[in-house]
Amino acid sequence: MPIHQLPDASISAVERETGLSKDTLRVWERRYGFPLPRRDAHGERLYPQDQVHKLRLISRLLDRGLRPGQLVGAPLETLLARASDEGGMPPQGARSEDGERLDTTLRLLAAYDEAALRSHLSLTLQRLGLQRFVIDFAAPMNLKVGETWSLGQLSISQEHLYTEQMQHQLRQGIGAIYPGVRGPSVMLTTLPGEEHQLGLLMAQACLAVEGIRCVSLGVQTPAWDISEAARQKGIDVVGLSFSEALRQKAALEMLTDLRDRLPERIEIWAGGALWARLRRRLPGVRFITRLEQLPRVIAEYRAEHQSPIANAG
Amino acid sequence: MPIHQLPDASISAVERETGLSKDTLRVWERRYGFPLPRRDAHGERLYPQDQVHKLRLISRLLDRGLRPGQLVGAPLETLLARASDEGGMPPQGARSEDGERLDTTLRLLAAYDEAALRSHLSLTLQRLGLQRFVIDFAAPMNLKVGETWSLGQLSISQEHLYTEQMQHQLRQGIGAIYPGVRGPSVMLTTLPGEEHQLGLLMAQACLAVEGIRCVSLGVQTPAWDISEAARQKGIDVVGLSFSEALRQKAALEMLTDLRDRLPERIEIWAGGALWARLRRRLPGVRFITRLEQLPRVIAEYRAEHQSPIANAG
DNA sequence: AAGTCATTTTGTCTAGGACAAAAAAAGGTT
DNA sequence: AACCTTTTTTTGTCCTAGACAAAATGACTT
Repeated sequence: MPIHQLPDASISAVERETGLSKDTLRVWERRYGFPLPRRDAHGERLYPQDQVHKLRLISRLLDRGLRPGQLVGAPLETLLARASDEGGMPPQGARSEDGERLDTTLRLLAAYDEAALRSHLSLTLQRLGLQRFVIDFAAPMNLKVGETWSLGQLSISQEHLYTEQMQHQLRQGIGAIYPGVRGPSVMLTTLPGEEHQLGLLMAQACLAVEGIRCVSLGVQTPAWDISEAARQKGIDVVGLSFSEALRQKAALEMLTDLRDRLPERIEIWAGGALWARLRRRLPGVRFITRLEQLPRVIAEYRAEHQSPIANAG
Repeated sequence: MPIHQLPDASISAVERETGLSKDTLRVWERRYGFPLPRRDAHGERLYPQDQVHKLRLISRLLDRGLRPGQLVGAPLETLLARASDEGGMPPQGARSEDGERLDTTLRLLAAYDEAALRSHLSLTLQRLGLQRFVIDFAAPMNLKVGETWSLGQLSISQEHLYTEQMQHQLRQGIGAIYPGVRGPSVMLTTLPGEEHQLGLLMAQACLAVEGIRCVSLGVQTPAWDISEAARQKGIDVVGLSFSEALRQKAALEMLTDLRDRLPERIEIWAGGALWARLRRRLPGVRFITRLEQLPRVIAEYRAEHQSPIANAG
């Protein structure tokens, strides 16, 4: 696997790529002696790619609850050991049908075999149906691709290829469903900083199979705009998707902020694996850590809000 | 319209809500005397909501190309005047059928009428066919939406809604075409910094109707990854889409860089309105300023490269 | 019109110091 | 051993004020 010959990155580039703020990067350098970037002609930091890579690794470990003190100073081997510690969930011994599908996808991806990949995804979708395609295939597949990528065994372009193809299939699947008229009326988007479209599409698919045709605003809509749009459109539920790209703390702040802006009658459903380890609860926000839970949540909502037919906007 | 009783915001909250960086907020305060937040017990900035509101307004005006020097110091009335200033471009006199379609779309968008919008786009696609849908409808529509947005007459969420719906239609249209096997084999993506997906999809659609099923990598693929992928996959042409979001100079630099990395036999097609005013030529790069030119370019390529059937990967 | 050069404007970077919020450790009670 | 309270350590964010390059503007020339 060839090594990228990317140029050294500025501090703002590193902030973008790792999610660690400029202040944090500078204070780590002062306290722990890492990262220790070289400087350009004007004394500004330039981070070599290997340091950026290590920072990305550290950032991932932080999300798992480890603390900087033991990570930032440590040599790379220690980090990798920790990474595989909890991370490497051993592959199931029994080669289930599901597992094989994942492996096939990964193999086609590694070979850049776009035509076969498209066909494989399309056939899988037809065989499983949209709901099972999303829950049993797309969700674990995303995890696997992310994992493989972070191990450096998949290039950026391969990851892009995957996202693109999966997106295509999901949209095909969603588009094929005849619009339902059942409530609640849901508006779907992500908050600023969250760029991942796949999570959004997967949620949209799961809603679609429940007869809910939701309004999707795509990614990165500011809280103010979400609240304005939700009011004007007479929305019942604002659905937000979170990947692990966002830090939990930042995400919680934005959520609280949005909650304050929206009238009480509008619910917020916050989805994504990011919330799996969350203890604190937020009044008026429902956390959905797995897509499987969505049907139950919808059923509960419908039970609480008697009217069987929702306003169609 | 109820007024939010939100508490005064910290500097990081303001950064999130306005998109203006902490550094910018501090330096404006130093230079222009605005914003001038109160301080809490520890000397940290607390921005009252009216200042945040004004900042949001300023931020929007900046996106239209106005400059901070005249905005940040100015009183609220001046800002509001500027906001409505350019606002009213007189509507075209002649009402063509095409023009009406654009207006209808805009009207549905303004009303957040998602269901009607979806239906309108779908019907237009069926009526025009994919190629004319892209060239005669989607392209001018994009321009119009961008224009209307920059006049402040469309919110971010409405613009997102448009992008999302249009994307959906285009993908439906592309997916409905049976895969062709004619050359050249094209890989499609954008360079880092270019986030716009619609241009990419429009190009993909135009290629699809010529019997070319291309490999799309989605947006923001680094030059190194593009070149690696193109080689491994045995691609004939790398297609790149550029909106006006990127600076021409930066774009040219990245293009030159990519040209150097790719073997000569692989062509680069650079598409987008960004190149309309370009004088300089780049050897080995073909600039396509309008999608209408694409069929001709393809025909030329096929004529030059005799073999009528391309390698299908 | 279009290119070149000087000038102003504007955003981002730098340096350490400071401090609160969060987490961990220590101590005390049932 | 389990649980609450207090102290200590860790850690991220905020502060000031100076510096400077990239971008935009204006002046001048071809």
